[in-house]
Amino acid sequence: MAATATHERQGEYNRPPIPRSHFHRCLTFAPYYKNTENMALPMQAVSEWYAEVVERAGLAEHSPIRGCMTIKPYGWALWENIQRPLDEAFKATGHTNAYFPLFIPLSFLAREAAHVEGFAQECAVVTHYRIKTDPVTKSVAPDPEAELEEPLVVRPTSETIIWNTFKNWIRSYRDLPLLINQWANVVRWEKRPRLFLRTTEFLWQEGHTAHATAEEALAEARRMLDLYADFIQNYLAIPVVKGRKTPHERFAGAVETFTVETLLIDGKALQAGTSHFLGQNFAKAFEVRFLNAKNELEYVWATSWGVSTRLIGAVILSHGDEKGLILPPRIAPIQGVIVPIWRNEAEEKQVVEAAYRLADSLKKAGFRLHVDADPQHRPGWKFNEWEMKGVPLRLVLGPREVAEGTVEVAWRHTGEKRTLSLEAAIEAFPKWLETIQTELFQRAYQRIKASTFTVDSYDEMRTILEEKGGFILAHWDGNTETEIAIKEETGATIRCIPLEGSQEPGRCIYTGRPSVQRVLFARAY
RNA sequence: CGAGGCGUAGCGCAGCCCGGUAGCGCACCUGCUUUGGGAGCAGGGGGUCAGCGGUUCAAAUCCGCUCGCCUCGACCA
Repeated sequence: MAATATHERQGEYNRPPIPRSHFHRCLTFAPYYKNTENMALPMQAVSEWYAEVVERAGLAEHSPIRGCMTIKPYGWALWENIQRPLDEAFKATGHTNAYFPLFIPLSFLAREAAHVEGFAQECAVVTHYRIKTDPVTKSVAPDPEAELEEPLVVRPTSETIIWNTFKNWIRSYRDLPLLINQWANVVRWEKRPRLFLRTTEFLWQEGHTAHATAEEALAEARRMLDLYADFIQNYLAIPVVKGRKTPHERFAGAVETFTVETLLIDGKALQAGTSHFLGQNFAKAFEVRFLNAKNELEYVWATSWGVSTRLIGAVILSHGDEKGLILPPRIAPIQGVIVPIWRNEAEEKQVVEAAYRLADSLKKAGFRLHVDADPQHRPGWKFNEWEMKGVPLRLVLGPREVAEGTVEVAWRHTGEKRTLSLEAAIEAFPKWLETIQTELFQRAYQRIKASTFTVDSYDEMRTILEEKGGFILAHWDGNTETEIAIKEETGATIRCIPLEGSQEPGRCIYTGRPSVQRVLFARAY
């Protein structure tokens, strides 16, 4: 239907489809309604759309604590479906899981100069270990007599506590490589939080590895970058650009930061994952040395890498439309929802039974099905609800279908509806999911391709950024001052120096000085 | 941290200008009819009007302060 056509029209990546179906009362999707002129959407419109989708699809809600979200059951199920294949992939590549403390002594954080400087602005600090009720005012407050000797930082990331531990785990080259991952929550006191995309507390995995040589550590960082790119593209159906960060954008304490960047439907870029080659910075800060085969003491080489609940934000802002969420089948908590329709008790019994039979046969084949036989809501309500929640396929069974031995199938991402025999539907179901997965990726790929601009003049770059956003491939002279100047004037940052694609030299778009290759600019989250 | 906006029922809002019994829609409860794209009718429950202080016979409404939230910037996975 219209959604597909609009989505696939090139050059309109930043214009989510205008409404064709009208919503009632509480369901507004303000941005789409405001967009009746089909003008480029203001960022704010997408902002409101995003907040509404997250809430109405039941993914998460704001908690009483500023910047911290409550992840609701449906959102958590989505996160589990992201975690599971990632965890399996880490294990398949030789990593093992462990868990390190939430609290980091202030002195640990201070050991690596660049690291502490990078995180200083956003650390939550625990200073007391007891609270006390004032006998007079009855107000409860930290007990001034129970102040910690050394404040504890709530981990913004775990390099320091982990390297302090690795020191005890590593003696010789035979202990290497050490390949550890942990699933954890971290806290970064963000100025401007947004559900999933930037929350004060967020969930992630952080891999930390130790190696005998620089080459091996670098290869590990690259290997995990590739793993992230494969996962995000194959499971989340989100195309990414792999690249290196500039020194200015590099992780605090890293020698080299690799990144996977994507472009969202509002034309803004998002860093979807990072992988760092840490050199010997943390080994030196925490005195982690090993004896090599020649009985010489050497500092170990390190990597760290992570992806977070931000990926859920990326999914929402890569595939969603005016009806709400669209989830890629591989991570969808519900891959197919079965809606039975009836007019009387006899029919109810018949269609609900048929619905569960259909669900069971698909569940046996390993798929995630849900039967919505809730008598509280009518079919129309359910259709809208499950579309909002992004379920890839809807299977409708009414008296008609049961009598004919058929089922009506509706595709969430295209709006297409077809009625076919039950047997044919059961047989084709797996193939449909694969097709949807592929089409979502292709659709996103076309969108990003259509909004990636190769630009040779600064004016042109500014115009594109103002009018539509998107990725801009342009030459840069490699200087941080140039990078900062461009950011201040346009709001765009260098998202990465792409690892793949053309390497042809040129002249810096800003200074005219020589450039080795084009870099990727964008306004970003 | 800067700039805007908003705090009234679970949610969305009106009432405030011009002080005088706290309202509407959705949701919720009961009953009946309904069920193929967000059902209808009837009845019902639910409020320290964000908090504190001031003015007044009387404050959701006027004045002051505080707190919280959202959006937009600077900062960041």
